[in-house]
Amino acid sequence: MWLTIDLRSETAIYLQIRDQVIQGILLNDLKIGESLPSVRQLAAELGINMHTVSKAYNLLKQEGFIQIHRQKGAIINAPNNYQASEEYYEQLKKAVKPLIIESSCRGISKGYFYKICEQIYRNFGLPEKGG
Amino acid sequence: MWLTIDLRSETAIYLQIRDQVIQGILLNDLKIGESLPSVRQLAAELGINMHTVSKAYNLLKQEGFIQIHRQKGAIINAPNNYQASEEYYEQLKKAVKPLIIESSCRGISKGYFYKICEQIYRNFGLPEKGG
DNA sequence: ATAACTGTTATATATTATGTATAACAGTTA
DNA sequence: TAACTGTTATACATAATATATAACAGTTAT
Repeated sequence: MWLTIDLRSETAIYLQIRDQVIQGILLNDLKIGESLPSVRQLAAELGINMHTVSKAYNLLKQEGFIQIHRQKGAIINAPNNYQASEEYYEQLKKAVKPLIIESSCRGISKGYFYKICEQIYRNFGLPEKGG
Repeated sequence: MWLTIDLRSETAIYLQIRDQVIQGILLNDLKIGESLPSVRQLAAELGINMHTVSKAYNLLKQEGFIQIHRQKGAIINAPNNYQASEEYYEQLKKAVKPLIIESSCRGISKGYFYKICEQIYRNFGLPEKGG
């Protein structure tokens, strides 16, 4: 199973699922049109409740990453359905800002912060140009 | 008052206070040895409960940013008390990673992500070199 | 000494988020 | 018809957050 959860994590289970599906899309482990396991099946495999999985799927649907059909299940959307919007830019900025502020306060320079980001990007082989 | 809170924000009030104190330290609005308002005073000014402020102060104390004395109040610590540790590096990485993954998935390139970071750094005039 | 502060501790309550447990419904497919 | 699907509903438990009072033990200034 490509999806794993940590019950002791501070991150809510449904958010762990969401994050890993997004990571799966990014790494092309989940391709456009591909189906996710059914809520009952994934819940059984992870040993958690059906509604927790359903909550994750509905969040992914709301964010444009997947579509949910009665019988076809949860299907990965094409990128144009979740392209970054102005709203997302602002959200991203608001999320990054406190991290930059605290790390700077703790003596981490901009250069070193970028080094940390580089390490993350390197782990995934993400695109360099454009934007 | 340099400190403001948003009651409708998804971020807990005590975390908003914490973040703004750290920002104040970074911008030198709060200097080493300077005192924060007493928990009762700040609570009254912000129109919130005393314990919420106390929770923020105790978190800041635990993280090394301030010291708390009975009568002298909450005093800003010297930077060596909150210098980035190995533990913090890992914590920072774990916080940045999902943001990079999702933004990449949404089509934001590494270069553009750095542009967003640059905007944040520019707003604060933070150090460029070292690390 | 008294009064006015301080941080701390304790207790109680309310709301929200999270997660689980069952059950039933409506639609699709084999 | 049987087995699956997502959805909806209800109920319950726990934890985090925030408030409301109250009291305690120190310090400081009058």
